[in-house]
Amino acid sequence: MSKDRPYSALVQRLKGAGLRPTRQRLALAKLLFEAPGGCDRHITAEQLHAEAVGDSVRVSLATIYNSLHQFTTAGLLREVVVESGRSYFDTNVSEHHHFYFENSGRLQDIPGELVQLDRLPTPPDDTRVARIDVIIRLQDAE
Amino acid sequence: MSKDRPYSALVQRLKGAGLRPTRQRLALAKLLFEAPGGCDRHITAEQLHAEAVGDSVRVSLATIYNSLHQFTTAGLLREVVVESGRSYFDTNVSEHHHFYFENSGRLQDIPGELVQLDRLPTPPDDTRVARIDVIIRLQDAE
DNA sequence: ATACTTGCAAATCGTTTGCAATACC
DNA sequence: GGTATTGCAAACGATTTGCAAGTAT
Repeated sequence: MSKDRPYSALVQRLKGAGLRPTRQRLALAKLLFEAPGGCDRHITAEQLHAEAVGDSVRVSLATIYNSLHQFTTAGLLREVVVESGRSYFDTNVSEHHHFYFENSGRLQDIPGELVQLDRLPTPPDDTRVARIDVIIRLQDAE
Repeated sequence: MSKDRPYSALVQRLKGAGLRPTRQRLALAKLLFEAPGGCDRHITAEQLHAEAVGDSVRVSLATIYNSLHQFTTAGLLREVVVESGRSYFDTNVSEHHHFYFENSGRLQDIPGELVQLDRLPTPPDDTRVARIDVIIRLQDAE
């Protein structure tokens, strides 16, 4: 993995989330949150694993899954399910929605403000809204 | 399977969808579309298989999957993905959205009119909106 | 020191596939 | 009869687990 300055920021981020800054978690956090060319990544476990391996980070797939879920639980990531059997992890945890390109399987963020969601039905008794997902599924033009 | 009058309506429905009204497809269609107590079912392949078996309908799980997908392609069903690794098939194919009870894994329809979806972003070039899914994820009350 | 993490390999889950046997038109 | 459909069992991909070995505080 391309080592450079101390991971102080990432270490803080992990500690703040209650996660021990282990070698693997740091490397994955670096790949996820400090990817060259900005943020907002939508990545699967397999993809992240491939990236890690390609970057000479030794991590097992099991640890990738563990870490992704831990990051998600800690609020550092958000899981997006578009198709059965494929989970994307989104580095953008602010309120937003998604375009889903059905042909390529690609996901693209839509800023929260761009979708006006009013006149929602009241949630049933004894429940609270945990999250609202809007997925706009796209196909090739007609 | 509780046999009674001829399946004429179901036969028509299948034929109209370009599907041969085989014994299995008829039985599944009956379970899906003529369930006692109204429509709007959200069912998984495994659940439908269990229902069929419980109703003494001999169908293999493979055929359940085949049929569900054929019905979906034909527009008789709609597939809804809420969690990775679990597909629900919805007998309501009109425009609508869903409440998802994260605790029970249950899905509930929200009539299309109850959600005001305006000011949507314009889809990227060379694409058209195939469908918009709104899923309101619910947890137990605070 | 000790509790938390990791890696591995096997297990599991939902779903799909290949293909011979069978049912529909 | 000829094609579509089915069942079975094996194959599959994604994800999870159990547990021994390693690591952070």
